[in-house]
Amino acid sequence: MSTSRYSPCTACEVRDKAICGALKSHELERLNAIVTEVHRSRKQILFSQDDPADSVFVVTSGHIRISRLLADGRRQVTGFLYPGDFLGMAYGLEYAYTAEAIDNVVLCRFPRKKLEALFRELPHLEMRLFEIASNELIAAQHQMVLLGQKTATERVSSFLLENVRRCENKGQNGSELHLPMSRVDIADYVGLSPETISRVLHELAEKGVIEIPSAPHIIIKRREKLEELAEEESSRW
Amino acid sequence: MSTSRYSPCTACEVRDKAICGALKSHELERLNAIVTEVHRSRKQILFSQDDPADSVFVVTSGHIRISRLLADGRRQVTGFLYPGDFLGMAYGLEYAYTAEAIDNVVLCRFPRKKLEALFRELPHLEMRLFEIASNELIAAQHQMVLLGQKTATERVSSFLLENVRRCENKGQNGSELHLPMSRVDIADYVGLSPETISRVLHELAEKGVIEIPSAPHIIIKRREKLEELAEEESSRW
DNA sequence: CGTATACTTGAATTGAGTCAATAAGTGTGG
DNA sequence: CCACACTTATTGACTCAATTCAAGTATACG
Repeated sequence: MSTSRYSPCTACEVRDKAICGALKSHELERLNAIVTEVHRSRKQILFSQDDPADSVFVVTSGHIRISRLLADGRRQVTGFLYPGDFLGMAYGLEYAYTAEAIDNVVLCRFPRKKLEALFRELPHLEMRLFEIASNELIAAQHQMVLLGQKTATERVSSFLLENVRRCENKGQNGSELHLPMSRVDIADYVGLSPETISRVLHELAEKGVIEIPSAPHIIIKRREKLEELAEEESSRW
Repeated sequence: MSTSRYSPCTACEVRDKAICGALKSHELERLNAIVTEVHRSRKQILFSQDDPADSVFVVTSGHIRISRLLADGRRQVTGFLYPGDFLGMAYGLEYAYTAEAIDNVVLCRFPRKKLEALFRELPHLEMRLFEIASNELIAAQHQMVLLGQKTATERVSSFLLENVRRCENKGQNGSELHLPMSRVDIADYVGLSPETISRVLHELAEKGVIEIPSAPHIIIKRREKLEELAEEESSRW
């Protein structure tokens, strides 16, 4: 699973998905020079909201949950990160959210200063980060529509579709999902209670749209119905 | 109000707030060369969701509302733009939202291609845009917390505070607000119905937290109480 | 194998939405 | 400058979608 110690980037499985995809192999050497590998197990924190933001990361394997907390404990999960995903950049001097491991996670850590220094030599890299920030911004807009306007069924359907699409973008067929996060995590992501998540999922199963062999394992039976229920706004994603 | 025709950037009132702030006066000449002035009046559209995104803009005067629509007409307002604010960049080939004038608006339009070409000569400019994208991302996270977790009173209080802070950042004292947007706009921004906005505002007035001489004109009487009611998460904005 | 954790399901509650009726602005033309 | 029409905002009564509370049931773990 994890990359080797001496030429991690060249051998990296997620290379073409991540920031590294912008680079030619001789440029990768430069990244190699500043990268270190980081491991976290289930429930461990990678960094907390308001910590000094001195590193950025790429997920190599496992899953990360990012979230913000209110004083009284309410939590908004603002994203789930999969292998190949990037986190920690583009957020001022402190991290704007907490990042926690959902399962066993391996990440590449880049010291922020050193990465920024590389920008001068490798302008591709900065452009790639800008591109990532842009995509995150679009995703955030979609999530705002979901949180501000959608019903419970629409939210859960949208969430499932998001996962289907993510699978498909990796080349896998998305009809069989293995959700790494708990019902509570999903609830805090789409702004509902865990009970409502459960109820809606079982309603969808009732209607034959999905099947739920076990909690994390969900089979999409009628994707077109799911898309209808999700009320996606834009013609294209 | 509007800038002159021949050296708009040098004379521009919002220069130090906007992207232009990154540039020295001789560099401004380069921007001057590609900028055109655009006018819109109340309710006119600047661009629509899914239009080809070939221009980016800076608001010079007036106010813009950006939003996304669902098929059945539900609308999520994703932001309000004030003089000095930037819009249209960092969103792929099509605009990810619709931008409409709330009142009479003047903007600087930059053809996207030409602006991107300038990046090579003026790297400050690209960094400034990256910085703007980062700030928007943070703002989006805050809005997700609001939409996903906050109660009606917390949402309205947060909205008012956001406006207070915006005023203060411009050097004005924020205790007297003149909201350019309608109750419906506010409702679609914070994910509530216009009736609820009205009710909460008048409840706040009841408690002596604010005063409402007329709908758009709101006086903040007890800012510290508003901050308490808003349940802001982070130690710092 | 027992214990903690996560998930499901039901019943009761409630915060915000909807519907409907005013009221208050805003602008227009006479 | 005023009267009418139109839009926007307020207020009240009722409804309902989703939450909360409370068991119960799987599932994973030491």
